[in-house]
Amino acid sequence: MGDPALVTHLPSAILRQTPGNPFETTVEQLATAIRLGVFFDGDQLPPERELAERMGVARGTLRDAIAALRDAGLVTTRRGRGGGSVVTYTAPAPGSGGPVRRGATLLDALDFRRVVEPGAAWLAATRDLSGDQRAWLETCLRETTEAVDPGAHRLADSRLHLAVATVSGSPMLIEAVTRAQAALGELLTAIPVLRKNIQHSHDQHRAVVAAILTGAADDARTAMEEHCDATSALLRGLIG
Amino acid sequence: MGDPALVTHLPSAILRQTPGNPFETTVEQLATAIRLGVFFDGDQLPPERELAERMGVARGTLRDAIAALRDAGLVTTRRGRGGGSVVTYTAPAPGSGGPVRRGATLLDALDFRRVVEPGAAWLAATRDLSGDQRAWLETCLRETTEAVDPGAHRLADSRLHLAVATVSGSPMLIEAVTRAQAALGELLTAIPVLRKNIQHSHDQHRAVVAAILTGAADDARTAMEEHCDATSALLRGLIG
DNA sequence: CACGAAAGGTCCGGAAAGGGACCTTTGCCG
DNA sequence: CGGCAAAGGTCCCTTTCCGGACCTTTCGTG
Repeated sequence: MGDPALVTHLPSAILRQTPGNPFETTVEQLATAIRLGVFFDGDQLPPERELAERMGVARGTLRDAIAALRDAGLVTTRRGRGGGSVVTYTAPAPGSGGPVRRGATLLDALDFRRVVEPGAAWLAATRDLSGDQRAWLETCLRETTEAVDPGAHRLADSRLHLAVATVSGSPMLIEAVTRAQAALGELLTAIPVLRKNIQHSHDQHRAVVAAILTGAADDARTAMEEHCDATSALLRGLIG
Repeated sequence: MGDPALVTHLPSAILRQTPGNPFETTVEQLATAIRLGVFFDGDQLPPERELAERMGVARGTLRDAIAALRDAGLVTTRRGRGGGSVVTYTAPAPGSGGPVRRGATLLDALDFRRVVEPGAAWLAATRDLSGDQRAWLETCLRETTEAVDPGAHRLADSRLHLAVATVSGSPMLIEAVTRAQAALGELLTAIPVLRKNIQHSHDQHRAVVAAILTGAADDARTAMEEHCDATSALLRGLIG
């Protein structure tokens, strides 16, 4: 890509930037989780102590991060027993927000997604899924069809994709899919939602889930590839 | 997987641990780069100031990391003009070291690798590669066939895989492949090297590179999948 | 031979993060 | 109504990290 002159040696390609400081990383991660629908609106975050431990960060740092989310209006916090931070976020209507920046990064994310999401679908289909997992996939699928307003639809869509990755059972793949979605997050909120697109998207989702549930790994992958290609074409149009 | 009871909801699956402190991350990254053959034996690391900037870390932290590598015998450092840290590492003979731990993590890495490496090969084949890149791939391929001692062979193998990922042009994929290789690193040094296995591996490498160079994306992916499956079968035997 | 440049080596002060103890609020339940 | 437990809120101390300035070694070159 447009990177520093099409590298032909490894070191410059491999040595990656150590991720930003814990505070920013934590804010980013929580905000992403919320914007991706991992936490529903009205849902409650885990207690600070527990969340801090799970994220491998000191409670003070986590608290600062939550404070930032509060300032951004993503959560509200109540104290006392049964208290905590509840998510107050409804996805914005698509089309708002200016044109999109950081072209190279986004193209990268599209390529990456087109590899890992079909891979996750394939792997999920090879697994022997539990009843809970099968039901979960179907629930997520149904919710994408039931969501009416565009913002809610996008959240349900994200959740479905993450659910597929989750039932693949590979933590590394889960993380990869999460990162791809997070990198595209901006763009996805900007995607124009046309009746026809959504219908098409639904059909592809159904095909993916059906293939996973019947263990048709190659079909699952192919279906997900088509799905990624379809949205990719839409999104590339927005970049320019 | 043996994970905490087959998750059927997102939060516990998504919220990932913030990676360790900068120091440990830096040590790990450099050590991995060396063990994966990103830096050759006798090769010189970039100057501290430059390396620190590229890795997004303060020079003090980088220096501590290099000191750790020095203690581990991976590099030696000379001062003065033209000085710096040179890599002093020859890959250990396979079969040394005890049996392998952390089964779940390794199985995860195998699954992940089987997704991202073929994906990288596929993407690389869709690119319009420069002459340099084509030559680079062929060089890496040739070096895997020329390496005689097993350790050197493994380094050349890693380099070839990373080179494929690099010419895919997707930074996120490069990182993913690097992580997969790093997670498997331990195992790969333990792989028993049989004449027949190596020959088979060479054939597959050749097929992958040939497909990439001719732009046969699906062939490249299939060939890489077969390659991953073959090594995966070998490695699973070591885990038990 | 002297100078200068390119490296590593050292030091310091401020900011961030970690870790833990303790306080305060709130709701539930006996 | 009183106590208990589960949450968030505050504080303090230590360690690590950052960032920059400066020193020392070494080599090339005029």
